[in-house]
Amino acid sequence: MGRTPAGETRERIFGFVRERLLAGQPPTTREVQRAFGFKAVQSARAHLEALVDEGRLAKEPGKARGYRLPRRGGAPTVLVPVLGRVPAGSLEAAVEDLDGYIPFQSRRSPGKLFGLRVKGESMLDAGILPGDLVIVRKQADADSGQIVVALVEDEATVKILRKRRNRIELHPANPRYPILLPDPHEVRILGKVIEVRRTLDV
Amino acid sequence: MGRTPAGETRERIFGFVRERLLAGQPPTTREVQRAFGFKAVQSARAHLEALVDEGRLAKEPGKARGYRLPRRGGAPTVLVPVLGRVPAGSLEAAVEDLDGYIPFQSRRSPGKLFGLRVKGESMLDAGILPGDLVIVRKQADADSGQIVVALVEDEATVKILRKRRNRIELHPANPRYPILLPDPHEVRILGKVIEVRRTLDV
DNA sequence: TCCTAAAACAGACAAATGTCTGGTATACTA
DNA sequence: TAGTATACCAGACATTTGTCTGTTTTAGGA
Repeated sequence: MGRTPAGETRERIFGFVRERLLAGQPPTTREVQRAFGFKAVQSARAHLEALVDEGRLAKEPGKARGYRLPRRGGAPTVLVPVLGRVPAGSLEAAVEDLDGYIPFQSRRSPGKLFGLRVKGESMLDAGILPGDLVIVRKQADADSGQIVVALVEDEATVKILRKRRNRIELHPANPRYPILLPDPHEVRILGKVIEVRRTLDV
Repeated sequence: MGRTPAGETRERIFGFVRERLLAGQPPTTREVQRAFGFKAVQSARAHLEALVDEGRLAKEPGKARGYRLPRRGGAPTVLVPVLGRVPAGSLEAAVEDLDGYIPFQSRRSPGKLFGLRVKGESMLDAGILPGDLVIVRKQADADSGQIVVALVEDEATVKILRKRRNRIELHPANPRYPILLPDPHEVRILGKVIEVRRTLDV
């Protein structure tokens, strides 16, 4: 076979491998070989190893389908359960009523996280719109000024936490909504909002 | 070895495999074996095959690392490249300057998507704050009213697209920012914003 | 022109991995 | 109580896949 211009085939191979890796299906050396019509495995392998040398690919030597995308400081991906509704009872019981799972990059255990869909416009000025999905880290307390999910009168609500002497206040981020001053025994902090997601279109 | 309660180990194996698949690293039969301390490969394999029979996993028989997540309804998770900065040249060249990858649920090819970090407060009223991460579907055009990423004077900007006769307008969602009226030859639409993400805390 | 490096090929070996056959022990149930 | 299904182990074989050595061809520069 005649040779192709320098670097051109390598670029196409990188694109091919990258697509496969992003789709979660690492290719084998021979799959690359076939995809590009090479008559020898080594032709594909030489390109792949060159890409590793260039730092554009990473690999686990000896392992089948061992090529990876070089991770520049990325945390692992976990699946976070999205709660359909938050019941009055324990948060653990809510696991029964799932809306599905969403991928999330975190070093934390997935059991310490949950997702929740936002209702109402009370957090508009904080850039949290109705229908947004918030990802929450479970914790029974939080610092003043942080955005939390609290259970008030059997309903989960997203608000800004303000701590006073013996009680807490739940502030909206929208002047048209009232500040909640719940009885200390009537409120429970479920966790702290650590991420906001909004889908604009499929 | 004593046996464990019915179905319990299987559930944990399913979780393990799913995590690995979502992280883009399909496990081998023996990796599952080691992860659960089985003394025989077949122990792991029996569970995996059972999960396939139950329809909870899919597989490509004979292939190394051939287990997959069955794709029914729910879209698969892909890793979307986050661009560090958007250069004047082609979008493809920007692949060189990556900020990492983020998991994203989509049926679309990962090559059609990219992530970008938002600068400035021009989209405040649309709930898009500085530092937010937008996920963008590559397309050279979009409908009027949609939020797009456009390249104006060698700089990527997130704005609301408005189409006029022979030109386009880029509207901010913040009255304190000006409407951009770029020369048709000086502007290029890179894609449409399909999701907004904001990290509040680690 | 000669030299060097890149690109590709040929053929093989070795390791990783998928698959299979047969066996033991325990729980549940008819 | 016998039967059946599940969970697990032991050992082997076959395929897939990674890796290696050596050769040929061509582009581009000294």
